[in-house]
Amino acid sequence: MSLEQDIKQEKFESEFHKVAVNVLFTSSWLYNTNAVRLKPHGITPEQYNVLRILRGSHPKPIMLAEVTCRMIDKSSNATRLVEKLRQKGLVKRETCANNRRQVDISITAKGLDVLSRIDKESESWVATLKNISKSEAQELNRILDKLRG
Amino acid sequence: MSLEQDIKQEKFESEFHKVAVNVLFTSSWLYNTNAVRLKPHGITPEQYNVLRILRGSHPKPIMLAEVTCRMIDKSSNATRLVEKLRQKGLVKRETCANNRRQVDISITAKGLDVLSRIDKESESWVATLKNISKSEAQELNRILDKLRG
DNA sequence: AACCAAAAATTGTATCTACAATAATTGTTG
DNA sequence: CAACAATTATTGTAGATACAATTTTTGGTT
Repeated sequence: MSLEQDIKQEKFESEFHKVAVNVLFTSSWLYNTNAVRLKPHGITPEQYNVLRILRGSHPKPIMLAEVTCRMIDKSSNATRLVEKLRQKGLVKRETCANNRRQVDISITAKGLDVLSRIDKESESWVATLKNISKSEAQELNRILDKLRG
Repeated sequence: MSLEQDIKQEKFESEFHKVAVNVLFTSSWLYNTNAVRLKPHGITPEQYNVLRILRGSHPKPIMLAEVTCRMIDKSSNATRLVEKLRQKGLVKRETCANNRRQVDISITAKGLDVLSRIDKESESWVATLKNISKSEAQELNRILDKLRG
């Protein structure tokens, strides 16, 4: 559906104003569908993001600051996110031996298990994005990268 | 900068997975720049969104439910957002005479004034989106609309 | 009229966020 | 080596969000 219908706005000041609203609106939609599919697994999109980052470097742990800088939303508080995941047994935290300021985070077997169960459902979630063709997806990625400059 | 660099991820499972992350990441970036420029005016992006909606229909008031369905982020609590704006004197709330379940919201002169001051700065904010051409902006809008199906 | 269902908004509450302040450890430099 | 600066993480706290439960009012049905 067109953005104009979705938020009932007839016209935008310019194509660029519309880009801003369109990116924000599409993101909100995407975030919500993601939150809904993750909910039965007991994690939020932000927590999922952290788990994905940790799986990416597994079995090598990552320090907290590095987790933050790889996150989609940098403004999330990694300390508290990681603590939530630790309470659920999905990650492990250890103060780094070499540099005791740092905290090394790694994903646990249980964490990997949760992710692999989510993986099985991921294709059907990604399928909801296949209203566009692969080449349109490439073009979208190219333009978004360029947009951020 | 490329998304891969921004979040330090070398590769994505597919172009569609990348679309999901790219839209979320770009939106987070956009939201934050918007929050920063609005802050000196004492309002948040969500509050700004509500004010824009009310200016769009001014001088005709809109009921609360209608505000919600025009918002970019539908999950915001319109009652509380409007109450914040009312406390600042930027909007007016009146229970509708015909149907006392409804609450009619309208923007005040002060609210219009705040928006007009923001308008003056808006071009320079929108200018940060002009790394892409107008035709790329159109293409981006087209693909995002199609993506949501 | 009495009752029930629907519409519209508000409220309760646990959780989360923003962001500044603090703490702990390490590195540097006079 | 003492003092200070920088790095890394945690905490405090006011405000915001998610979402379910509740309230108020209206419309419809018997």
